[in-house]
Amino acid sequence: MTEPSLPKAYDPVGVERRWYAQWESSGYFAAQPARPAYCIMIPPPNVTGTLHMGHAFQDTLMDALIRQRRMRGEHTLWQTGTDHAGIATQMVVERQLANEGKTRQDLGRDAFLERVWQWKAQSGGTIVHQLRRLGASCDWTREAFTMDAHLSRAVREVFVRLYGEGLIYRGTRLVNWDPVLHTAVSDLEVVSEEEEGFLWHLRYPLADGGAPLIVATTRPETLLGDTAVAVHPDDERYQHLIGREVILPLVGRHIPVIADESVKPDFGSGCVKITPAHDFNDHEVGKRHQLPQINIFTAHATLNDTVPLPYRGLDRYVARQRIVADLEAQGLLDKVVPHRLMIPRGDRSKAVVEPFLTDQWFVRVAPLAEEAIRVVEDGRVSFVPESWQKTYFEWMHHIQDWCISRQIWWGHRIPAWYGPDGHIFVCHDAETAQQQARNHYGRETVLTQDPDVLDTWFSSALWPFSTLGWPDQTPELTAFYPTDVLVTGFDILFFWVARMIMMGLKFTGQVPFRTVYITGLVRDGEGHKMSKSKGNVLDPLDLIDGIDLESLVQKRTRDLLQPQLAARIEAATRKEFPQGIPAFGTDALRFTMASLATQGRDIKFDLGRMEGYRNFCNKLWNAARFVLMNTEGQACGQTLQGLPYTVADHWILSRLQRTILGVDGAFAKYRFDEAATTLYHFLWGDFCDWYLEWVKPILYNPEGREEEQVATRRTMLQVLETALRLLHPLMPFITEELWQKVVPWTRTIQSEGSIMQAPWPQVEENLLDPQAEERIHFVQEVVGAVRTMRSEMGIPPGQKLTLLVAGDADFLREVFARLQGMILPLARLSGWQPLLGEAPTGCATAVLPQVSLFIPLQGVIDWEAESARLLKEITRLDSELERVRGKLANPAFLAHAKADVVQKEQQKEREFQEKRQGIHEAWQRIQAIRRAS
RNA sequence: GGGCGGGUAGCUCAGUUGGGAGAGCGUUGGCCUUACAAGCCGAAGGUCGCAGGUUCGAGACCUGUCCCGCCCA
Repeated sequence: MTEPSLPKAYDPVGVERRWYAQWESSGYFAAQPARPAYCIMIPPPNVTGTLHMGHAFQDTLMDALIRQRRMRGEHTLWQTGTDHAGIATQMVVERQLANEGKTRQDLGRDAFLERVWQWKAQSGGTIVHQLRRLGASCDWTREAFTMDAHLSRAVREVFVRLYGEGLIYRGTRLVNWDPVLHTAVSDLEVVSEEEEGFLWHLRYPLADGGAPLIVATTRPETLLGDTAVAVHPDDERYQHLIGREVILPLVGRHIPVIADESVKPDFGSGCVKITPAHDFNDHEVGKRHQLPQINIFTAHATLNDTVPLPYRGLDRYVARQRIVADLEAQGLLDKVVPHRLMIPRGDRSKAVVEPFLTDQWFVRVAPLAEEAIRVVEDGRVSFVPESWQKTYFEWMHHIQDWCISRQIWWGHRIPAWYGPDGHIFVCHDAETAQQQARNHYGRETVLTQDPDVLDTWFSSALWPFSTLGWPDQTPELTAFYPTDVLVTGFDILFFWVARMIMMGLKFTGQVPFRTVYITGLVRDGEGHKMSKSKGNVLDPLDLIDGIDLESLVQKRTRDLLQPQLAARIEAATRKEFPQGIPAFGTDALRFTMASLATQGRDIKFDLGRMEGYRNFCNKLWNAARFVLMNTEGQACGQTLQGLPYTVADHWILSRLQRTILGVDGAFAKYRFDEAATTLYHFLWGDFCDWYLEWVKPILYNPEGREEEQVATRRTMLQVLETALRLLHPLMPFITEELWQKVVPWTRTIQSEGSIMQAPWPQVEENLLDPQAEERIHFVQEVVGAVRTMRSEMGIPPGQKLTLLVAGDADFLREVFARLQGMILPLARLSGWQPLLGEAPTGCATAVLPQVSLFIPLQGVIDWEAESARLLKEITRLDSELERVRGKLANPAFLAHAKADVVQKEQQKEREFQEKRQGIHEAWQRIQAIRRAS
């Protein structure tokens, strides 16, 4: 044994920074557009955002896939980049301005955009830096931003083409209006939740006299825009009213009572007011009955000049109070009933969204959806887990036109210009628009460009091909498109995945990706969604580098939108992390992410689990340390043939092959948890707990044969080196560090460069060795039985014992004797003897399928304890036997079950029976001792 | 109201075509055994939500039912 060349414990910090810089500068991440190709598109994060646990999770899986494929010799491209996140980014900058007492209008469009670009330049580096810390091997030379020139060109190209085909149109329609952000948002950006409200029952007087009609509403303020009152056509209570008129209270307008199927007779009074300009249902009703639409709001959701003077300029909620009070004063308020209702809020501003009539741009999506449905039906795009198909179909079959215009400034400006008469020119640039205007009007005409920008998701939908250079047919587009797999969360299935499929098919004629791997959400340990306002977010980098309690508290309570939450967040944080968070390192985080990546469910992030995998890193480190201590500078048989390998060598090599098979299979199925546990059990369970223990007697034996030691060294190195490669996609850093040290002593593969570029391990079928596995299984059983007896009998581990072994004489001579070198040290036995005659008295006993084991314990043993232990075992065996015999006694079982199953049961019965008998005899012997004493 | 996912050891979760209930953490007993105390060797702990059904046989398949979560209307 030589001086260890590695420190005693794994310290990730230095290792990670050093290797990442080296990988990147060596150009290992850079893609070559050649086949076989493998490509993953990163879901572009918000350019000014920061990395959260969801990113860390998904990026780990993507990187694992990319690294594995790269090692398999495929030309990989992990396309990286960021998203301009229109509304979110603009909101942040507007908030900064607000702190300076300014608005974006104060600055003007150009200066404001300049300011946003500044903010992007300033904060845009954070998330890509964090991505590097995760070890992400994406091609940074190709980093893209959705507002880059070539991506913007793709956006305009798509807009122009879709407009040309009539798939993009401009129209006055009821849209979701965010009165705080002053922009339309798509229906996906509206989140409706149940909130407490009221149902107001109002009296609408009939124009021709008689008892007033009771109308129930959740929004009395919209009364000012009512153009009808509706009842269900079959509602007997109101038959006589249909076709008559009521007088709209406070306004005095006469409006009709109509009958419409959509009215629910059992809701409220069964009679509802119809406000076509401010409610989506009412809008439809209005269209069916040709009702006028009266828009009563401004863009700020205050009342406009169409309403009676006293209400003009009032905020919608102030107006609500005033109107209810005025109605009550006039005796027109029947009653007010508490009522839970769905309130739609903007997902960014959290403001209550107002249905609002405006001019907007829309994509007619239904024609695009058809093919997008078909490709999933016929498997050209598959979902993992498959069940997401259903959700996808459900949405695609009921797809609505997509409102793509946003009344903000940060984003892709809509490439449409208007003439003085409102004529629209849609083209790539202002110059072309002018040209078209000349042709159209026959003279120079002043055009104005549409002030709006496109929904951010419009450019994201093009990401898989715009980043590859489309509309040009670049080598990258040829090689990498369609891409292979998209890894993303279910929360953007509609926002992004569906739209990419539609746009990809429309503009490239091919699917954008073949597989969509849908991940769950990363939640906190209690299963709550992580959010800043809950104060339960974990920064992946804090798990990697560690963070002290005070910094963590500060981080979690800084910049809160609701500062009053700070105290509670601080208390909870101090309770959950009294010592702060220790540094776990990137590899431990990645391995944890992989092991939690089970299918079809959200992830509760468990810090304890991560600690376990940090320990695993250390275990691996020390195993390598041990191997190096016993190989560095010594003969390791790199080039020798015919070395005398032991059963243990054959066994570990065989186990290694099964591990390769297991990991390959797991990757193919996207079962990262399975890949992780397979490697964990192989390295910790097989390699460290057993194999490395078996090499010690060989390596440390001063009289051992040199060739045997060489064979052992070679096997140790070969297995470790291969396992490091297998583990590399999940744990890139520690495997690189160790591999660099280990690989010079092996000759199995080329030892230059980086483990990143080393070949992916291949299964060698001829190394599968069922006989060695069977032998080792036997050894493990014997060792286990002795250890259990020792422990349960309270025999000190240091006390050397002699084992008596009863069994077939040939077996003992041919098998047991040859395996003794592996059994004795691990069971801490000083020796063993075959037992040919009667079983001795005064022994602890264990019965295995092929042998019975006796440990003479005269004077040491607690007979009561041993008696109880045996009795317990007998009881267990009896119940097993009862079940097995029940089966075998059942004619139906024998008739129907497959032959091998019956055989297995019969063998079980034999084994249980033999074991029971052996233990029962041992128990009887003890009873004799107890009687004698 | 419709759809989806989940309910397995104290906790977090595996359990591949139906054929002797598993892992990690935690608990617990014993060990400073010359790679690792971030370690080593043992042990305990489960009517697999509930009720039916199919089957020789169900944690797995079918029906119903109760909880929990998410999505859509």
